[in-house]
Amino acid sequence: MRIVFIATGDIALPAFRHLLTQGPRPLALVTQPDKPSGRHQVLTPPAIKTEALAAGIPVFQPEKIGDITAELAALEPEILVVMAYGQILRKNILTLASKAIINLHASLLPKYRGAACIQAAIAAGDAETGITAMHVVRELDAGDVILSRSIAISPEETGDSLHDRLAELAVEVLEETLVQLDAGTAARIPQDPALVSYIPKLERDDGRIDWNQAANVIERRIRAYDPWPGTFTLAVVSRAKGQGEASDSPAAPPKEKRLKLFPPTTVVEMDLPPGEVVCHDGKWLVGCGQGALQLHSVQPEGSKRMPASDYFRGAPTSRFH
RNA sequence: CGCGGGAUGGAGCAGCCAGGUAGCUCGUCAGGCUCAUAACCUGAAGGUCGUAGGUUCAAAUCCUACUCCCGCAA
Repeated sequence: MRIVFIATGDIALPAFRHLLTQGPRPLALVTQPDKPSGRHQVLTPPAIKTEALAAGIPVFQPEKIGDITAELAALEPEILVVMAYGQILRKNILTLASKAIINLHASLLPKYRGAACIQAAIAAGDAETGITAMHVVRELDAGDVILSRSIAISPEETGDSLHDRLAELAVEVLEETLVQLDAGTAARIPQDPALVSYIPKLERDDGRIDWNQAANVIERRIRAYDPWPGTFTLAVVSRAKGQGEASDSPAAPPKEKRLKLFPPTTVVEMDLPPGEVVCHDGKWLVGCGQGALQLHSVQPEGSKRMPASDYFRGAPTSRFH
């Protein structure tokens, strides 16, 4: 089977590796261009590109995938496999493969179309999610479903752990899908419009905690958004100017520092004004819209990740917002 | 050279701007109190103030260079 793999995100790595070792070996990999990344904005290739090159697979990194339509056509692919590529595919690409263009999506479609599907499943408190294989159409994640597999979401699940498990699940889904397509037995199940939901791409600011929400909602969000986009709150640092009453500058403006929050956190039944921080029984609690949340691990701006008790020891804060 | 914060006993921090005795909250160890305890009381140990150089009578503090950590940004 002549396959071209189109992917950028790490979630596609296991499936890609599977094709490399078990076949059918991809004719080429199409991935996003190297992008500036990290603290010094160094141009960094997607991990999947590195693996492809190591395996001797040709790699294309067009700014717009439409730019290489001719090159792709020349490969005469039967199937295009798309997974976490990060570009919308235009019509000329959709019709390129002789047999099918399929997408592996990390949710049980039609639920959670869009980029943040993994985080959405955890944040919503769903009991399960999965990988769906579908035909690619012009509208995002809207094609007919071929098959899907599901896995349970555990109470401790984080975006990271679920991402990795789904990546592995995608191997099975891809394998089965290819078999069915080859045999001509692949289903084509239209998505029920009534059940469609769309999750927009997450930005860093989406990780800011709204302490007016219920504690269990916040707890799930902190798990879901770990490690991307992460969750944070703003803490007022009350630099309690030492014992020296050198308060000549009493107007020392209280500064707000960003404080990253990490799972796990624990929901505690307790009434506390939203955003207020207290120490109770050695536990550091933050008031929420309903109940309170016990923090275990945090990271102040410019410093390392540390136990919540360590943080509060040195930087007493009584309020988050 | 993308922007910015930081490095002070084992942990988290203050002290730096206006150089002059190493401080706070904990932890550790010893002793005490207690039926008992992660509680409380008393005491002790533990620090090249990231590295190197410079200024100065004197540098954690001012100046220069370097190393490492981190936030933003992706």
